[in-house]
Amino acid sequence: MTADSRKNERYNAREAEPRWQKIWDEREIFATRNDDPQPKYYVLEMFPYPSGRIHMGHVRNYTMGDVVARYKRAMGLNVLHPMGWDAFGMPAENAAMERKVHPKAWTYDNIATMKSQLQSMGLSLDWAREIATCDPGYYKHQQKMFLDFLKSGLVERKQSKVNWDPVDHTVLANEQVIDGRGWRSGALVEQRELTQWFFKISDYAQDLLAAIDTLDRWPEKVRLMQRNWIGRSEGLLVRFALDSNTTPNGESELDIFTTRHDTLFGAKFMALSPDHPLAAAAAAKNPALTEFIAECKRTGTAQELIDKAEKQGFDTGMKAIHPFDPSWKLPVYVANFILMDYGTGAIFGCPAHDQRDLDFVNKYSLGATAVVCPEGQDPKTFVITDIAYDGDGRMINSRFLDSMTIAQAKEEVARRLEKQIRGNRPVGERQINYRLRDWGISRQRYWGCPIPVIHCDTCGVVPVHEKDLPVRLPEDVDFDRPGNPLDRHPTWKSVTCPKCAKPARRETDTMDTFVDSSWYFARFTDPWIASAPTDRKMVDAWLPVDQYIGGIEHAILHLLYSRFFTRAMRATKHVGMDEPFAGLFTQGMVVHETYRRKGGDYVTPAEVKVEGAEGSRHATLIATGEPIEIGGIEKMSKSKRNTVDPDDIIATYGADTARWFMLSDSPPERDVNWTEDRVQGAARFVQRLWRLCGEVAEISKSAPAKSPVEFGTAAVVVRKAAHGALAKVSQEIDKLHFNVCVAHIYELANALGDSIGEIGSESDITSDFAWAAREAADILVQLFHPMMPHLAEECWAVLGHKTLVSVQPWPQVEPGLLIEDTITLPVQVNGKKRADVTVSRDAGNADIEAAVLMLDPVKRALEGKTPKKVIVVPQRIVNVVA
RNA sequence: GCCCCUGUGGCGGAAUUGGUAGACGCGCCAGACUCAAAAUCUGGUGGUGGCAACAUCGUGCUGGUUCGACUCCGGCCAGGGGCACCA
Repeated sequence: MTADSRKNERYNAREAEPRWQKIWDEREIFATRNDDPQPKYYVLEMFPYPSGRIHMGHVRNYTMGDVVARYKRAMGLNVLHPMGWDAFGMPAENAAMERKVHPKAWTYDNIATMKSQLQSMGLSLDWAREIATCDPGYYKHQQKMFLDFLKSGLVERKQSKVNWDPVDHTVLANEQVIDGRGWRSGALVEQRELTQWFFKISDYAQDLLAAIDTLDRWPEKVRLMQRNWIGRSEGLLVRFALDSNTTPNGESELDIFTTRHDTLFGAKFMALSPDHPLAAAAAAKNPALTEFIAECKRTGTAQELIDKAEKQGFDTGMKAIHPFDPSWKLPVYVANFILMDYGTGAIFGCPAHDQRDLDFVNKYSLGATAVVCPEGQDPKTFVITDIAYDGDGRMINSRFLDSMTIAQAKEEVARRLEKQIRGNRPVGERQINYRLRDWGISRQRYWGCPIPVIHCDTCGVVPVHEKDLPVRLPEDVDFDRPGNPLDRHPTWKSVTCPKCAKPARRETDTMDTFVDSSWYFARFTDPWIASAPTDRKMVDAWLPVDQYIGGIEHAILHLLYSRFFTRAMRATKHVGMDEPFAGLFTQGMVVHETYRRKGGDYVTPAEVKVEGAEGSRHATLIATGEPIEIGGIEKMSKSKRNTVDPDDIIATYGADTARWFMLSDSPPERDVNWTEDRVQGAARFVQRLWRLCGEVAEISKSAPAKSPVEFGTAAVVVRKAAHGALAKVSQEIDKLHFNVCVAHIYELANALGDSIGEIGSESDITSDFAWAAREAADILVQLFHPMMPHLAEECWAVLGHKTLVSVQPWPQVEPGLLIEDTITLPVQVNGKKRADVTVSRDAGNADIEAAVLMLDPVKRALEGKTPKKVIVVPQRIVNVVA
């Protein structure tokens, strides 16, 4: 190809990208060998749910992971970068109901589509390790681990509430309950108690909490969210005596949990959850209370409703006795703001120091006595009316606690109540409570991993024999009727009991899909082993994942469940570590402007033409020319129709342009706004790099094979730019600051282009410059290779290399080029910049000071005054203080 | 309600973590090439004043610490996110 013919040629991504993908594939350069002796690096992006097609969020997520994978590979590490499918879940069953396709067929079709989409992005994935969680070869091992967990006491069955649709006779997920009604039937949803399977994650509450401190490469935000979710609180369990003359069945005791036992002398009432057994007992003899409790339950569980609901209570007539004063009786209420799930489902109310309690007593005129007085306040005048005081202070109105700090008072109360014995137990016990509840994994659905147990009338719950795993999903199921197809399957349920051989029934619940995604990262380390979930040697060598990348929406459940599951796997000897993800990165969303017609219907960006500069932008519908209203920038979603299809972008501009766009400008943790202008900017840069490499290829024909001994000024300028960019990009890519890397790559391209532009004619090209330009172009291509790998291969070939840039080691910085002989320091007078001073790199402070005071702008700014002092910050700045 | 994050030109954002605010990109303006357009290239582009050198203001608002503050501290405002009426 001659230089002239190339000049007008454009880089054709549509032709080049599949070509390079094929070459990578044929040479298997992204296949990871488990026996590679290099140090390992495991980079993983959250695997997708096969919903149908990939979206721009996937493009962003997987591009970031791919940059890391390619960079770490170039750094000489043995990189594991696998991909799989979170393939079980409700949408497959919904599709089955709506479109009469089998969930399996629907899922595998989607996987095929999405796989080819991902492949068109040029991701450096090891597809040989592909996993689909709906594959019996995967869920077999999950069932095995369930049985191991069961044996180790990590699983239990217990009653729990579910949303029950009385018309469809089916259990609904929270998302299927809309305004208290079933999404399909529209029937009012009922709360029902079912016996369900649970993983005992709460056993690990303390460990999961404490270990958050060790996750120093996780975002602080996620760590905080997990801490709050686990919700540890230290308090006191207090057994209040009840006046048994006032209780329905002579009950004589009420357990409460409190973290504010210091305020015990401010108590005004006791309150029970509407779900509390004692409330139920009292209600049995009191129709009005029954009605009140029913009313509370009708309020629903939706957060918003509860938030807005007024604090309400019902006086049961029961009396509790103050633990420090037998003559002090407290009324016992049932109150709508007490949760049965937390603590003991009962509290004592101290209105002066808890806003909820204060709102409550103000409604029922029970009064409020302040028992904590803020420092500096006069206790005599300190009263509480509308706003509770929850700050620090000294105890007042509290008998033997008076004048103590809160901490001292808590200690004193705990000590006294621990010693006070009633029956055989102390009245007070120090207790630590967690908000974290056990993980209910039972789902009454078809498209999930079957729970491998058998129910026998004689033997009870019997685990399936390991040799009988997997318990496979039957394929001949129908979705004509609501409810669980497994439950109504004619034969699947019927088995013989493994213990007594009598007829028995299979468990028809399947597992929560969060179970599937709680160990896939471990399976990737050896997805071929058939005899066990993991190969201990492999899994222990590869885990933890060095860099995990995904959406913030998984900050709590997926990540916390995975942390628990890894601990459970360790307890059952399937892995040798506690924490699955050493580094976590949560990327921002992809957002886009919204467009709607006059009528209010949203229209897609593809249907709209936007014109005009910022401020005077207006849009029209391409088909009809009708004006379109430009709306806000929002997360890409089907409902807002503001999505851009990755396939369209790749077909129009190529994968590299899409990838480059995703990495440019916006910091990866923030939202990125997809705009047509910026996509075109990215596409332009692709062409510019292509032309630039062509020019350098032409110039470098006159380059010597070996590095010249001496370099002229022009060559040194280019070399400094190249090595400077190399140093910066290497540093920023490690911190995942891709947008900053992009900026430095632009700078290098600009610098190299400028240098070439300054050459008058071809005969002016010196051999040292030719060599330097060639070196700079090589570095440039290697720097953008992780981001735009196809273009990089193409440019690499144009530059005359016979190798693949994808397998090149990362270039080495020549440190000497980063050090300047002279440095230019900004000079400030009283903190305002007035001049620059250029001095030799090793100039002493006295020399710099002298040089600075000679500068005209400095003299002018000083107005003849003598400076009080001159601050010289080495290699940084000079400040003259007048 | 509580907690967290963010706030920098027309826009996305950068700033070596206390040391030249606005890198880089987008957009816009002017010019070159062209019959013309696209593409490409060159130059300009925070506000105000000035022909200019330059001056002056400027990182949500407001105080403070400092030789020096986008960066640290106090108070406020706005936007976004999370959540637990959690005793």
